[in-house]
Amino acid sequence: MVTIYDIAKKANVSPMTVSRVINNSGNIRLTTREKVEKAIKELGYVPNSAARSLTSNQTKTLGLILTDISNPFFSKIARGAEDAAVEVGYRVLMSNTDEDSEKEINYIDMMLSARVDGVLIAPTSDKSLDQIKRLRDHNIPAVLIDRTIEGFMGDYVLGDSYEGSRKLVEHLIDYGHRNIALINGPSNVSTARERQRGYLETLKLNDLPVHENYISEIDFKSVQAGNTQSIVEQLMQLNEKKRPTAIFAANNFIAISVMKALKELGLHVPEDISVVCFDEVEPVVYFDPFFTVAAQPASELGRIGIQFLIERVEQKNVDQERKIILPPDIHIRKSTRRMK
Amino acid sequence: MVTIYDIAKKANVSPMTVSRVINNSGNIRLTTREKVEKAIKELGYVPNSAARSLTSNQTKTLGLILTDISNPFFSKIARGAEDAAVEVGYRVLMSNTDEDSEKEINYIDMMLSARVDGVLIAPTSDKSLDQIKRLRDHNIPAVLIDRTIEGFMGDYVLGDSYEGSRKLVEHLIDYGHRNIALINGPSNVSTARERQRGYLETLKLNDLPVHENYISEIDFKSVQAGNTQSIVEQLMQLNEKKRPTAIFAANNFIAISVMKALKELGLHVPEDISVVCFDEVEPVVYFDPFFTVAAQPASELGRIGIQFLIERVEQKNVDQERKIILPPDIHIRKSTRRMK
DNA sequence: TAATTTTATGTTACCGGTAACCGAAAGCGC
DNA sequence: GCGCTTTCGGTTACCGGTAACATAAAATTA
Repeated sequence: MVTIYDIAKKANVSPMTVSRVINNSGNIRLTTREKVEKAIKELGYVPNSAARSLTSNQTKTLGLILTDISNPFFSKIARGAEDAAVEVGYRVLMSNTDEDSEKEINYIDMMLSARVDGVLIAPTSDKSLDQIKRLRDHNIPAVLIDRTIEGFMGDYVLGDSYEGSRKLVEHLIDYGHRNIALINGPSNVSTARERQRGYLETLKLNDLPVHENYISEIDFKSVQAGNTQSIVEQLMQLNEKKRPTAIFAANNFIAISVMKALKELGLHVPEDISVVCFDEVEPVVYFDPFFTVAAQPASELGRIGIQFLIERVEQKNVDQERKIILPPDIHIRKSTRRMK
Repeated sequence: MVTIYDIAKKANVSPMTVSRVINNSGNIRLTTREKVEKAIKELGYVPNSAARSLTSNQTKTLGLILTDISNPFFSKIARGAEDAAVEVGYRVLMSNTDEDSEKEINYIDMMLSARVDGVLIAPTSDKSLDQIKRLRDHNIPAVLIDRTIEGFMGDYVLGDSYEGSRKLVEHLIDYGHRNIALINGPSNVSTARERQRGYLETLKLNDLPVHENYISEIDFKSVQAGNTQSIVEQLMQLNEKKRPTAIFAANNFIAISVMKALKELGLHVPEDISVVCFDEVEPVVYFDPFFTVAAQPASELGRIGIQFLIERVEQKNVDQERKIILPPDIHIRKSTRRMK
């Protein structure tokens, strides 16, 4: 591998001069610079980041810890994040926790040994706080994305789960629905809690009773989750007065498994029952917008998250904690219908 | 930041002993090992990969160069790749070229300076060969994924575009279609060429004429591509005898923009026209399988690609070039119908 | 018990850069 | 022509590990 020493020898200067040319630091005579640049080109030299980071104490690398990039919501976050990072000269290491705190721990280890300059993370649960503290102990700033965790002090970038939830339920009520079930994600994830809060408060504000068995909890991610089937069946078996006329699915994946379950029961959406959810259902939305959703600006979340992170890394605006909460866009489409 | 020197001091041994404990190399007395491990735990030491890679000449990091992880096909590849890499102790740096060779060059530079041990790449076009050569010059193995490029010598992992294409067209012909249009990706991408070859040969084998204006080329990625509209309009303006009764879209994104274009023309699928495409249209397929597609095992492609790459990195099986071509699954669904 | 081998640990140098310091050459004022 | 300031470039040491070699202590053998 070509090093600055090879360049130095070829250009007949000291390695330090080569370093100076590369980093545009210090005073270098034009003729010397040209000699060195010629040698660099001829030998195809590329600086060794590892060596550089050893003295500079920064790697120009950021860690991205998400639950699953094959989930369109997260892949958009990842894309926005990567774009923002590259624009200002950072690399991105990616990882997928699958909502599993064991995996999360391992990835944090990986990020630590890679000496990333910062981490953008969608924590698996409140227990993640310990892991983030571990980063802190090593002076690695972390910015939370999509989810908060109790006790975390620092920046975060979120979609407004509460507000989106309120508007979705408001819309259903507006359409004449009174029996609205919520199929939520796990309550140890903040977005699930917020969506439930929005759901409950909106019902209350509209003087609608809350039925205990209207609320259930499943995994946020498994599209083919078997338990959705039984949850939906139970809801549909309630007597006519109590049977929900609308289901609020806490995210797009849950919505899809709900659709599947309803289909198996021979029910049609929206004729027999309305369905709303969080997050866009891509890419069908482009030619056949079907779901009434609260669409979150995922790519924007990723972009802002990285911007915040880099500001922390580079010690700008260290004075305050910033909490950006981006409102979702409510798109009323064909999965909801007005009650007669 | 805690180093082995801090550990050494605390445990009252030499740094080398600490290194040996960490790497399980050499002979260490049990009591010494325990002393050192205690110190490591107490100080929360994590090895510095950069320093390590400086002597070992490997970073345990792989580069993943794809066109766009927010495209479900590539995000699945990325997921499969990341999983396979982590399983054997490698990290993954990700990047998105957007089919842009400029960006590709920059990312190759990034990978070079990061001294990744290997690169898994979906090249933007045949011109990418120069970039891959640049990696070679630095002794960094590259494995191609999804696409081949002319003149490349090495491993690659592909979906069988030719075979998938043949089967899709075969299916359309079987359903009685005679006028089949192809809306292809750019011909400087191998998958587009292969899909066109499959299309042409299948027509020929069935003694169907090829109309020049049945074949058009657009971008592989922009869902909202304006030019799809005009292409579809032109096809639909052909006189009744020549007007295509089926469109073969070269990938899922093109299919979606075709659907949109057809919709704007007031045409229904499959009543007025049939549509087939490459790649699954996720995640709707789980509750409402609509498109007749040639589904590629994306995650599997990523996984195998990384396996091949790591074997190259670790110098196993260096003797031969391996070319894995995974067959797509043809799913006949509702976007195609039998001609009367 | 002395010689020899094995085990356990330390010392030194190096990986590829860069910060900090230093000195020669060139420019400048008088 | 002499002293002073800039400009330009070199030397040295260090970042945090590890390979290679060296050596002390313990175990084995003669």
